[in-house]
Formats: sequence, C-alpha cells, structure tokens
Amino acid sequence: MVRTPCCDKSGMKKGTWTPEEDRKLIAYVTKYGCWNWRQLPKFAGLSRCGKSCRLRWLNYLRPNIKRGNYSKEEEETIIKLHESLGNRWSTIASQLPGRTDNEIKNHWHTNLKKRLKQNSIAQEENSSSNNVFPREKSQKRLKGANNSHLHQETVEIIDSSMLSHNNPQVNSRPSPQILQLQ
DNA sequence: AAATGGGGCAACCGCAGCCAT
DNA sequence: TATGGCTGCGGTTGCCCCATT
Repeated sequence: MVRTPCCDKSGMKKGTWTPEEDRKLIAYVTKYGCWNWRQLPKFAGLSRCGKSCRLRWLNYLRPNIKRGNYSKEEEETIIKLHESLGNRWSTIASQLPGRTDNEIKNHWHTNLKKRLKQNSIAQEENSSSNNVFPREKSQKRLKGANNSHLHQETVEIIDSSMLSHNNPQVNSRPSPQILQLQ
C-alpha cells in the first residue's frame, strides 16, 4: 500500500518548540480538543505537521504530566513490566499515571538499562567462584572507582548516584511549560 | 579559559494497525 | 476485497548542557 506522507513537508517547521507555539497548541486543544491532528495545526495557526503537534501535546503539554524525579516504586514497576512486556512502552506508560511512553523509554535507556546491567554483572560475579578476582574486574569496568572495596558496594554507590541524577534540582533544564507560563 | 566528550532528553522518522469508503 | 487516510507506537537522531581535561 502506497502511503502518503503524514504531512506536506514543505513549509513545515521542525525542531524544538517555542513557548509561542506551545501557547497556541495549548490554547487550541483546551478550547476545541484534538478532533483531527492532521487538520489541527492549520486551525491553530501552527506551521507544524499534525504528528509533531500530537507528540508535543501528549508528551509535554498535556495536563497532569509528571516530570523527572522517578520514585523507587515507579522504577520497580517499569522494570517489572519491561520484564514481562518487553519494549511495549505505551502499555507500560498506561500503568504509570502521569508518565508518557517517550519519557519512560528515555528513562529506561539512560538509567534503568545501565543499572540492570550493573546489577546483573554484580550478581554474576558474586555467584561465580565467590570473588576469585573481583577487584581487577570491577576496577576495569568501573572507571573512576578508585577504591577497590567490595564490588557490590561500588554498584550500590553507582545505583544511588543514578537515582539522585533524576532529582529535578540537579537536572535543571527549564521546562518549556514553565517558560510558557512566565 | 577553552576544548572536548558524554549523558539526558525532546523531537523526528517510518512502519503497523485500524477504520471508512 | 482493495484502497487510502489517520493515529499510535517504537527506534533513532541530534541538540544542549555539564563535567572533565
């Protein structure tokens, strides 16, 4: 089946959304709803393709979206659901109110995946031969971890530092939604 | 102080599925 | 049944910021 492009690419703006565009989209969707994403940008006065508008609304502008600061429970839920469902991000997102599939996917790729990998390595090394040469191995793998105590400890330190990384006070890129309200 | 590399995240791309005609 | 339009989804890219050198 030959598919037409989702929108006429010519004249369509791409890239980061401006506060002005956000304002237009919010104003239109809150007033009229999203009855047709393809037509919406035209009526809302946006030079974006409908797909882009939809994505922006769902992932960023929609009300009740939680940003950053994943709780331990949320992370455990994501990990468990990913174990059983795989990369079904939208299904996983539906179990976490206020979280979007895109955000969960990003969080998985940037934090949880690495953490699980570290944990599995730690488990593997703990179980296999009860630390025959754990120091050499862990020192190589964990660059910068210059004290060579128990590997499990090192993993826990990384673990907690990764968690703190999600603190919005640490990771402080301003939300366009906030900018828009200013 | 400047250059550089890596991490985090927003946004884009292309495919699949559903529905109407 | 075939075709075409629309939306949803997941993978990927590329920009920006920050830490390190």
